[in-house]
Amino acid sequence: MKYYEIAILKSPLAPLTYQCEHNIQIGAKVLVKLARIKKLCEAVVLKEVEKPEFKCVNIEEVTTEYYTQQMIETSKFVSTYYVCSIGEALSSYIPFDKTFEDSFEKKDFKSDIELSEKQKEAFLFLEQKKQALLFANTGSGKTEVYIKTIEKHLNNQKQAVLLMPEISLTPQMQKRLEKVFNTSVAIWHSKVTKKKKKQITQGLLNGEIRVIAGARSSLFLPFKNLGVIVVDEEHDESYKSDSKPRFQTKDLAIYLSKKYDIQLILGSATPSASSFIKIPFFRLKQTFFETKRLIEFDNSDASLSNKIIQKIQQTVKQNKQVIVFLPTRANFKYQICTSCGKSVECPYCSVSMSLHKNDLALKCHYCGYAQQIPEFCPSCNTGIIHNLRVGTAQIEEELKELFPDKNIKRFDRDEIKTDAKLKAVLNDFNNNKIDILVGTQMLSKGHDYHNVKLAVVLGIDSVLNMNSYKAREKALSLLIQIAGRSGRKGEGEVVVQTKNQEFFEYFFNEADYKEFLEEELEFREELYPPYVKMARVVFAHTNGLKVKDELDKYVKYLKQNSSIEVVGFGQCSIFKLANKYRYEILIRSSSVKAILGALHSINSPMATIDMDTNY
DNA sequence: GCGTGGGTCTGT
DNA sequence: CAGACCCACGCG
Repeated sequence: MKYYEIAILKSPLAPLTYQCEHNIQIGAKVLVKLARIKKLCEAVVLKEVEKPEFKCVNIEEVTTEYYTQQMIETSKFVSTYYVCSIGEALSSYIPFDKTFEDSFEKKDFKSDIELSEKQKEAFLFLEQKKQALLFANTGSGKTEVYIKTIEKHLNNQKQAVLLMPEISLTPQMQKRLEKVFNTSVAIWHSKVTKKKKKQITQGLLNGEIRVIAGARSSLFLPFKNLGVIVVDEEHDESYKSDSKPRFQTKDLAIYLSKKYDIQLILGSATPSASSFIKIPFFRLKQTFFETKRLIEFDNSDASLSNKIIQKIQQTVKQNKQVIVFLPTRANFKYQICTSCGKSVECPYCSVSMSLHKNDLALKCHYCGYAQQIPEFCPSCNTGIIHNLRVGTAQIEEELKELFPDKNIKRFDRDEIKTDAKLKAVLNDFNNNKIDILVGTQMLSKGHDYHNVKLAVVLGIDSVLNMNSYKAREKALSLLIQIAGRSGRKGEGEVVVQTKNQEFFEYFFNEADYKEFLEEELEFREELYPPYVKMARVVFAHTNGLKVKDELDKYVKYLKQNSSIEVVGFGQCSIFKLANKYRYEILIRSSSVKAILGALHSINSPMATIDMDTNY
């Protein structure tokens, strides 16, 4: 009889020992019974062990799928660094499958892209450094550099992965890549259908597919021979996973690159402070088209001030396009009572609900709870609930009244629910069938708009005022990203509604983003990442008293640990979420070992641990 | 994570 | 005293 330690997929359990009469390959995916669980569990064989003292259960079945040593090692790293079980870490992977593997046929790739002198310089720099940051202004042609690098690796019979922060970016990138790599490229993200996923996995295994472009989950595909990882728009926060395992894609890519000799390129016009300091960068500033960008400021309170309306008026009159940006939905109060000024809060989450006029409902954007719009305000019973501050729907409505003969469209998660819808709206916009596009972050993310002459930025102060050490970085990079959407060809104008003109103006017009990063890094020295490690522990429970007790207990406990520092603790900014009360503790340390030691010693069913937190 | 079994609270 | 609810426990 053989004995094996196995990790149960998706389970927080530590590895368990099972037995089997015959030999099993390390890494094989097997099926096992687990007490009290009706169906068989998927698990991965980690190592063979001696016969233990306790009685073991048989492994029920050995599948044809398997995880490589590299996958297992990486999962062990993820489980230690991001504090989860090995089974949870391994669950990110799509395993190899013996039944579909094939030896790769040699393929040659020849694009007709010619790099400029500066791009060639960048290409060589990146090649030489192994891990490097391409700090490239919008329109400076970083995609060509990516493509050339990928092409080189493919011609060495290697595979390549190009990561992008959002699904919304994939269609246009897909087009560009398909032009060069034809059927050898595939798009991968969580919304790809099951069937398609199977096809792509098989294509990777039999060598038909050599390039994957997609979301962060692409890093966990069964690559036999990965030559390069490109992380596009590396500053984007969606590279941090927000469910277990809570890994940071960039850091994982750096780990893989160093450990397995894979080239890594991080690319952005507004790189994150941490990548900027960690990794050698190449500054690519040139633009292909002369772009003049005029920036103006507006310190009004009104959602659409006269100045802004005038600007829009001028632009649409010339049949040029406008984008209007609003920060994430959650940052704004949406509905308020005309009489008492109170808003209606979600009964399960302590956030105001938003008014969805189309379906006559109030909805919670956090838990999805919806109710009918009450006839009178539930607080004072006299007033009527009205939209006060800006949401994309309200701005859209206001604009429709102001410009009745113009075509105005919304561009946010409520409106763009499918890939097809996204493609359709972008297509319409680029074919001039839409005059004004109103949207959230989605607008800022790298789409090519050809005819936009004016970008209106509302509510950026709510980003700057967030209580996060990254607030300045977030606000400024967001503004630059949005501004970059205006005037891709020819002149562009930007109007920013802010009461912090000095800050934005200095770095936007006078200084380079590089100068901002240098200043910002100086401010963070000894206090914040990347100089120290920070982690956030959230305690959540339906019973508010119990969770408060748990918080107090852990604050006391962590404060005893002299190798870490408790930065702060208290209610989460969304105190009640999905019917659970939430408290948080922020800790920091200059020692990774110390902070991980503290995190691993937390043993509470109410706690979730977020290493290298964005908050 | 998940189901269990045991403890406690509630209401007639 | 049944039924609802909560929680700690342990899984090989």
